Amino acid sequence: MREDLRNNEFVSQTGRTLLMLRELLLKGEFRPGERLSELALVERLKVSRTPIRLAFDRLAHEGLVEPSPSGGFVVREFTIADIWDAIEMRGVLEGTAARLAAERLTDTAELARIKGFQAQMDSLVPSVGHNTMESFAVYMNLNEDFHSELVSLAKSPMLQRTVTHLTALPFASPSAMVFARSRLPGAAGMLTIGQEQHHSLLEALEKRQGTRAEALAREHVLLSRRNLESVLADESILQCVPGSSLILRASEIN
Amino acid sequence: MREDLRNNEFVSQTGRTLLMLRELLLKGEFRPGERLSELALVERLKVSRTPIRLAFDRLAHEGLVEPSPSGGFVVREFTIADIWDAIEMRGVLEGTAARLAAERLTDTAELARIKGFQAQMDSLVPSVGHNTMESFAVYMNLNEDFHSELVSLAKSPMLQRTVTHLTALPFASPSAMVFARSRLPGAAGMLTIGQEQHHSLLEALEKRQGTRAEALAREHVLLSRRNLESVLADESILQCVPGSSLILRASEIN
DNA sequence: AAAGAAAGCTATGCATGCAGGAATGCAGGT
DNA sequence: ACCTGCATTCCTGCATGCATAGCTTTCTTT
Repeated sequence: MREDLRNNEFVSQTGRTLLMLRELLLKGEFRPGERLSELALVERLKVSRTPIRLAFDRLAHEGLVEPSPSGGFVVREFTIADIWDAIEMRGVLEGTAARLAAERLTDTAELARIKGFQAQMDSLVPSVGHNTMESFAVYMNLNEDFHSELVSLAKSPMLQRTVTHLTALPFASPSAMVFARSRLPGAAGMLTIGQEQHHSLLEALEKRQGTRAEALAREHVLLSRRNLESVLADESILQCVPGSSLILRASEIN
Repeated sequence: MREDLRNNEFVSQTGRTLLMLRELLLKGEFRPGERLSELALVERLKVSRTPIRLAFDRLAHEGLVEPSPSGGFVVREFTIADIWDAIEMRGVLEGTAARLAAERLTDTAELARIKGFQAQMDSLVPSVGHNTMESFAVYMNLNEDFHSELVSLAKSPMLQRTVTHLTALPFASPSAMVFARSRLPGAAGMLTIGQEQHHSLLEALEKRQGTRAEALAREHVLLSRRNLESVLADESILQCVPGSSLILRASEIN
């Protein structure tokens, strides 16, 4: 559950507008650098300018759009380097989360939830190759839950805030690359490796091995890096990562 | 220079409102948990409700206020634990910044700026005990510049974003505790230690010793922790840290 | 023909009107 | 005397009007 949904933001005009705009941006309805016209969105989204303005402001904080010097907002443009950067940051933050979670664990019963997510993923991995779509979506959600719970276990509100802020960028999310990679051969193997790392991480947490947990979490994000490398090698697959239309591909640099 | 001033936000109504509201909040004009009335601020700040609403939204992202379930915004309340947490996070992030800065340094000439800040601080430290106020303010600004430049040297936009986001909380800033501590005995010694650590850090950067640089930066924030401990021991001094009125003191916990 | 200037237009930023809802206060009942 | 229910009042969220600033287009001048 995203932080944005903390209140009943899905009923308010502003909340719905925010969700709709995010979806449009990630679907690639707008070109990077394009100026977002409020009036055009008024008739498209059937809401007044005020909630649109509010939603723009929040999207700017999320980093999907940025204020234009001449007023208004333009669609943000990302580079491959930005994605690498975001993944590296996620490694640092999740590593810290893992270390803190291990250090601050008072009762191993606190690991029940995260172990539950892991168990469900374990039972899902064998079949994930067959009925691709449905079970894969379930797997990705569980993966998100697993990583989210890891951060919660760190018991650090600031870290929580920071991670939420970082993963607001679509391709910085833990399973952003997993999906795209699933279209490539060897995906099943990657999943197996990921599960193995999850298990090691859980063991480290249970034994309160903070340093090992941090190292394992850092190593775990390298899977995302390898996935990114694979995805970059086949540009047709890049279209599968959310918000891909906002990414300035290397071939387009001048 | 704060990220918030990226545009001409200090001329626009919203920008001025944001600055004024932040100042009021940090000065302790509102009680934690208090509901912020838009109408009351309209006559107080002489601006319409629209920019006030916008400013509220940004303050909510900064973390100084939070949306109320029943609508509107309330002043956020912080605990001592939150400050410890923020300082610990800053340690992790600045440590990462130091490591990346060392690893990604291509030319030692890039260190000119940060060395300049350090040189100015060095020349200031001896006199900082005498003409307390003026030179101390200058010192704090230089300290902020030093830490900001360190983050820039990491060449990681995401890290930059993350640190900016974290240090939006007033007491999470590098020199938040330095000022309060300056009222206590032994302040000069702390400054000397800090400068020594800065020098070691610069040496590590110059020699591209990433791991050492990370360790030094992490050790450096422990100065903030020690300052916080000292400040907490003398509650009358706590009033000197910015935003202190938003901090739920331990004695007030039921 | 090209460049610059002026005029018109469009979109943003801000102010304010309006309606729905929450909080408060008062009154009545137990 | 306290609790509860109702009414009133205030406030928020949203829509929209208005003025200013920027952009475009066209006309004029060199």
